[in-house]
Amino acid sequence: MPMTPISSKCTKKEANRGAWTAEEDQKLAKVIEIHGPKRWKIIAAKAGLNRCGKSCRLRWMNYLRPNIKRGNISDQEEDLILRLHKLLGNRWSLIAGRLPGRTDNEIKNYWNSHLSKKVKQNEKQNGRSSEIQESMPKNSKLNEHNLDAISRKPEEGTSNGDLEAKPNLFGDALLDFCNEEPLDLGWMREFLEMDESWFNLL
DNA sequence: AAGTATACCAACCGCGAGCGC
DNA sequence: GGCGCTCGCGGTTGGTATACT
Repeated sequence: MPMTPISSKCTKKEANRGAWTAEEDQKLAKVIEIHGPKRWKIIAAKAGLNRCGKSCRLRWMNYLRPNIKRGNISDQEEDLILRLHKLLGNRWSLIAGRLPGRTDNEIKNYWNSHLSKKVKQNEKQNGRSSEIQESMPKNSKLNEHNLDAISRKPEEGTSNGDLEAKPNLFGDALLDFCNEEPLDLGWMREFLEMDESWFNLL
């Protein structure tokens, strides 16, 4: 009998769907412990879960990964999300990359259920656009290069000389601002005041 | 107490990029 | 260069909890 080609998509036939059980979580975590969090298709098969690799990856990334913070997004984190969203738009993974322990899915959900309303309300009040990138001055210091710099995750290139090789306008202090305890956004104001017209849009 | 509306969030879907063959 | 596979991302859906009437 010929082998059925393995589809990269999760089909309704092949995969269990819906909420994950504690037992499934346990099995998945066990397999990842052995094989590492890659080759999700293989992991899904090895775990003996009737789930597609994609689903396993999502579960791991959003719930089972170590050091995940859940719920209780602080005012500081919220402020940071708002500012980063103005800067980066709906690039949730990049925003999440600046918030240790938070996942893109959580931030996206938080934005859609809480912050988008707040932003709309604020815009109604002061008539500002949230599209900071559109309204940024063309000669703004915050150009694509700098966007790339802020996009870098904290664990990327922080000690490998990459940042030194390609110095960015923000510098490590900026890239690591979300690790500050307590979080102090004063530096951000200070930095952004370098281009006051741009900062005023925030 | 029951029915309905709304909020929240976990999970799914489709797409595109990157990679190896 | 073309193809298939894998992975990651952002948008969307659907189930559940809570609030409201």
